[in-house]
Amino acid sequence: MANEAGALCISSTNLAEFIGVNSCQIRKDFSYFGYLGIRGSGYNIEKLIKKIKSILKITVVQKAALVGVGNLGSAILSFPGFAVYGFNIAAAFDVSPQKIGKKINNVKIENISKLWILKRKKVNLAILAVPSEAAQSTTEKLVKAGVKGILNFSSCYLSVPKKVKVITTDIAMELARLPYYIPAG
Amino acid sequence: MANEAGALCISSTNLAEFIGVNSCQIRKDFSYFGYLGIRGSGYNIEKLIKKIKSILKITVVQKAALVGVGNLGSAILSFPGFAVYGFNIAAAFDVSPQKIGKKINNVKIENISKLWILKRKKVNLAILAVPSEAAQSTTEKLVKAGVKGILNFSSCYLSVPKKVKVITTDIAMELARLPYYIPAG
DNA sequence: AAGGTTATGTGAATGTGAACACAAGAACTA
DNA sequence: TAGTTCTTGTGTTCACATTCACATAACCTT
Repeated sequence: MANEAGALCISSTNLAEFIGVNSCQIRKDFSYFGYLGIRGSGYNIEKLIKKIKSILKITVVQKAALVGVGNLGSAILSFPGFAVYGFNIAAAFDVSPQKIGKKINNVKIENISKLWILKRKKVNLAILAVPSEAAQSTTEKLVKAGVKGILNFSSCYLSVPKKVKVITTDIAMELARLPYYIPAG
Repeated sequence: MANEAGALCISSTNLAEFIGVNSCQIRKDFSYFGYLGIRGSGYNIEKLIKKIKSILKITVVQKAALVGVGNLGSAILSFPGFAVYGFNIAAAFDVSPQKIGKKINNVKIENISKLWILKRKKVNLAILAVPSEAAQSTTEKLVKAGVKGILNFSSCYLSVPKKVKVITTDIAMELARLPYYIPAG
């Protein structure tokens, strides 16, 4: 687990066990990014984390905006997990006058008509948690505001220019996949 | 769009456009489940939905339990999207005495020590929204209670018996994937 | 220091999924 | 009814991802 220099190491076998895949998959995948490991001892954990962070481009704090502060949006604002990857929710937006002006987790909720400030604030990423009906139109505003990546929680396909990347997570659909794997009875 | 019988149809090309994939992908995938379409007109929408629901085994209302009624859990309880696929949140559990006994969206929050009632209630599915530290131990209780499928929102790998299916959705990791696609600048 | 052990990195084989191209069938038109 | 237009379903090709197996290298123990 530790090499000569005292640095903590982990083997592909160990990593594979932790996440439930084959060990050579780990090695093959890592090898695409160069010689990360040391034969006989494994992968230097610190170096590995740095390398993966640099591949994902999360070496510096990334700013993200939250659009739609409903139930899910509020949960996201209070979610502590983003810090792990160095994310910072720099702004939040909603249409509801009752919400605008309030603060959740130290983030002030702005009027959604002010999405354009994202350009000035140089916020590249947005988390979209608005109702499906509003998803496409809001997306277009986000694109205009210079957003380059959208994490979409609404259950619909978003049409965007090629330069913009969308990742969609449909919670209900994930749940709907489960029964398929479960034998009847 | 409509065949002789007046039933509404949709072509693979149309479907493909809607969800942003290649049309032959649609046809190939559907063909694995038999002759679903009609040459010249397309796929009968109603029949198609029924077929997909039967493949996913969501033809009848599926009961699911929510475990962990924190920010995310509360959002999930209030989430209207599950109804689309015929899901019913039949029970909710938490450890916090302040939450136990309260109702959200007409679902009463039970003490997590009562997870065993899921067996009697014949609830097969669980949505896990507890802190990562508690995820594995809670999972084991769920498995004991007869749960066969778990939708896991905590950011860790869950070790379960082979007969149990886990689908993990790590919101922070999804967001962490975005910067990778975005050119620096 | 030398031999044994451990673990990486990779060529080759295998498996899987996507794309292409087209034959065949259904609907529509005149 | 005959010909034209759609659209499915599929054989084939291509591309990619996973797994196997092992040579190579670093570490460890005596």
